[in-house]
Amino acid sequence: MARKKSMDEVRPGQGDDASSRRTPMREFSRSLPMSLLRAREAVMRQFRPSLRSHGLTEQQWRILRALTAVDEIEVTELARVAFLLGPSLSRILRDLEARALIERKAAENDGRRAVVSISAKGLKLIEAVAPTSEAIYAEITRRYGARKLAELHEMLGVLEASLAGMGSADDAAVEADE
Amino acid sequence: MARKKSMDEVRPGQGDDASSRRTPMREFSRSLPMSLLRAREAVMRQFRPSLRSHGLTEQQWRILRALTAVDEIEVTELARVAFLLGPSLSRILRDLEARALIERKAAENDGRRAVVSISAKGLKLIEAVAPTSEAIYAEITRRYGARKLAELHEMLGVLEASLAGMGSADDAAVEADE
DNA sequence: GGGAGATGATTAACATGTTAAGTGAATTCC
DNA sequence: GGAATTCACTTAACATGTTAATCATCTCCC
Repeated sequence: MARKKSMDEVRPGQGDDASSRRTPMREFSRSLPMSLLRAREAVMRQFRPSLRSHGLTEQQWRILRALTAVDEIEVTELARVAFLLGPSLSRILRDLEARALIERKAAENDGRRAVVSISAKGLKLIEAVAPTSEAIYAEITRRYGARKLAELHEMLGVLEASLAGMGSADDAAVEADE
Repeated sequence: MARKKSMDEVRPGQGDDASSRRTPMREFSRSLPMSLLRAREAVMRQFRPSLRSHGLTEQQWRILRALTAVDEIEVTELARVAFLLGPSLSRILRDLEARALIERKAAENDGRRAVVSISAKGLKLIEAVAPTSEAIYAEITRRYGARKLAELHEMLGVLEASLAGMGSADDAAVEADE
């Protein structure tokens, strides 16, 4: 049996004898970023071995997946869709192009923009990985429940939208400091 | 520099003229790892500036936070609690120790194990960051709703638990051994 | 008690995340 | 119409994620 044992070996409340009145903070496991990270890792752990066996990282897969949905796409737009930062995307595109999985050309009317598309070889790779990937996703859906999964998607989307306008918490911090 | 809302520049279904019968895959935005990643990034985007202004990365903060909950803790256990892989933790502990934010000693009865604890300087740093951090968290809670937030936590926990035993060939081998 | 294997932690090597700076092409503005 | 600015990447630099290898203990078993 693997990882999922008990969290209670941490013994919270043990360190309170050292300092008397510390700023109270949430219990660690209740931290939202942590919950999201753990959940995501639990999901990705299922996919990584399959991707790796095909010589792909998670991000490379994301890019190829995004490219199958369009004929061609500009780099900035691809970064937005695949949710990667520019620098990461630059490096990965260089690698994918060297492996002939994608093709790149300059935009016709704008010398700054680059247009990317998936190659035949890239499509073949996608089709080789897709069945396993879909099977894993189906098993996840079966275990968690399709309805619950849809609900989770919805709640995550709302969360993202809720925080959209919450601009630089920098300013709030500065205000609080002064 | 607000995020634009238009997702429809992607024009899904445009690439279907190139290859006739491709393996159908989920729409990208419905991918669970992607949803989790986007939500987590939306949250972390709020905290990063404050942490950075105090010279801390997200992971360094996680470690210090975890250390405040215990008197001392072994490295492996800390990795589990802070949800970091061993190699990452090793590097970060080296850095935090050099900055005198933590202390490290060998376990009494086992020369392999190392025991870590937060230093007075580390505690001071935590207390300097905590107010801002809590304020941000409170604002997130206010925007999203406390009840919904608790429900999201619950759903994420269930998801993680649902996938716990879902062996990736790796765990299958382990089970076969036992 | 000594060697084989297991275990805890680190190091190595490569890929990505993150921020800042650089480069070359388009736009703006006088 | 040319300098200043903006824009679309790209590089650079550093920190972490991820897997494999290494190293030093420790345990077990003979």
